[in-house]
Amino acid sequence: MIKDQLFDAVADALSNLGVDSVPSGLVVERPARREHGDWSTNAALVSAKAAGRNPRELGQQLADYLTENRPAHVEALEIAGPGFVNFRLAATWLHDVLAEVLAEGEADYGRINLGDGLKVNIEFVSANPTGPIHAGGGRWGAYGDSVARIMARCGYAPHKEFYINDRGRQTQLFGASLTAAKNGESVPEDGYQGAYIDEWAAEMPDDVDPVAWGIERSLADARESLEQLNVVFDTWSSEKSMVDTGAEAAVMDRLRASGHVYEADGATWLRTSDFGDDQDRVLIKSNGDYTYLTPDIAYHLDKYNRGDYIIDVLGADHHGYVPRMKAALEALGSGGDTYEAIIGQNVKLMRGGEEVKMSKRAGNLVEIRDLVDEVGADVARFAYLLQSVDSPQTLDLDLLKTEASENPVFYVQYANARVHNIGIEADKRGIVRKPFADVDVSPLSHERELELLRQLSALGEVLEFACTERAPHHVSNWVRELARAFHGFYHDCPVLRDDVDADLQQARLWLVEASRIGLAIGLDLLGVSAPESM
RNA sequence: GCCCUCGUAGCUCAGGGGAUAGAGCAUCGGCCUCCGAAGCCGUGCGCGCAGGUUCGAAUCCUGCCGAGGGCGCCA
Repeated sequence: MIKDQLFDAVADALSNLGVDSVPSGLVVERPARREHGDWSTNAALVSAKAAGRNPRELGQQLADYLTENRPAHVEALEIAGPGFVNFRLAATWLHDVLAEVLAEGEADYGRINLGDGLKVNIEFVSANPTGPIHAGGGRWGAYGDSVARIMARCGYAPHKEFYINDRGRQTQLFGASLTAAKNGESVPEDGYQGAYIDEWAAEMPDDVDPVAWGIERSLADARESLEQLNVVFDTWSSEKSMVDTGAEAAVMDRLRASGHVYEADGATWLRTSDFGDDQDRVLIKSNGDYTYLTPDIAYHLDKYNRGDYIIDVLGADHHGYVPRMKAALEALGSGGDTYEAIIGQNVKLMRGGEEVKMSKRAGNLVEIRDLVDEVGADVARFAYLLQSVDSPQTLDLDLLKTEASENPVFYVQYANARVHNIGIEADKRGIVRKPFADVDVSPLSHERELELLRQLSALGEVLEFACTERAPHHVSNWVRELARAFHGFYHDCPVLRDDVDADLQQARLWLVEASRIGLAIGLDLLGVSAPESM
């Protein structure tokens, strides 16, 4: 990539100017403003102090040296501001980008190898199987799935899991609530209620275990509504089966052997405070039952059978859980730098200008299903992925619905539809795209064309950052920028019109194809469809 | 009280220690004999407050203020 070539050239120049080692903060980056050139380096600024030189003087020497020993495509160098060295490149560097996009295609363009095939187990959603998944849970579905897609394109081998808490007090309450509703009785204290309980109770046959049936009913609903959001899991793991197969008994033995287990108040405790937790945690209650923690430890060990690195995506309401899991894994000699918990902030739903407080037990749910029915999967998914998971998200259902047609996802999809329409229109007019090898792309010099290529050129950097930060919203932003660049190009640079020069037309046809590739890659990473017409 | 996260434009949000902080929506205006107007172009002094680190801070650190979440032998 051009960026690496420039970086190497800068590092080489520095050493020739007597700067001994490459300074740690040295970067080659895209300036925020176009007038500062195509690329820029802070080399003089980060070197000046250690070298005992004036940054602007050093910058000038750097610019002089690089003017003498000019890297490919570089037309001019300038020193600006406190000592930035700015590169102005010929359009040929962007013509190379076009060739690269077309050569690598939808399958490989922007693909980078960060993971080196590392198997990553990523668990997300894992909502309790005691009712439909609410629209807040959809955020984790869209997020976890897109992180997996991004990591896959960055050389990791992700494995998506949903953990089923099909055991314990909540499931018993859920079953009892179904039974009560079926019999027309009032639900138990702290039980579940709401429309879905009545509906499901009505479906429930007489001769079934209400807990087991209810869990299956709930899981079927979860599977279906997540699939509507284009989220599909590789593995659904059952807590109950973990207990039934004795995995947690085995883990208890290992924990005891680790020397961090003790008995107190009739319960069995893990001294998680040895590993940074603020208090110790109960593994076996005084009534003999396991807490949620114990089978979950067994589950995390089990996950290491399907991955060498574990990611848990958790809502902010579970962040307090992380230290005890880390502690437990460390007590067993696992975890450490192979365990990562991502804490996402919760979703607030607004309807009619008021917050919709969601609770399965109270039964006032806005389900994923409702959201998808109202606005469609693409709008919902893009809305979830438009912002950082670190920020609390407010989804105004009225706004999403009424402004659905102005939703950014349509802006991007419309660009894709225009791409395909150009293909259809070219066929009608008998315009044939020649093989790329026979096409001269040098006529591409319009600012709109160059801007489009600049956006395409950024995919690799965006992908790397989105992957290491586990932040799909950077991909959302990139694909929006790409769509913007395409719409601008489309507006100002006709492709098929009679008055377009034949050579320019061929070059533009290939630029359109490169745009298609970029849009397809971006939308796929977000799990959003790329319709050819709208 | 302690812990985690977040305070950026009227609203919803981007912003990776860099140069004059950006989008969408909303407002007001301009552009279709021309590949789809779901588009393009214009219209905006806003980083909660106070210190600190740095050549340089929306970004890192400390404190304060405000919002959300957590602090169970629930899951």
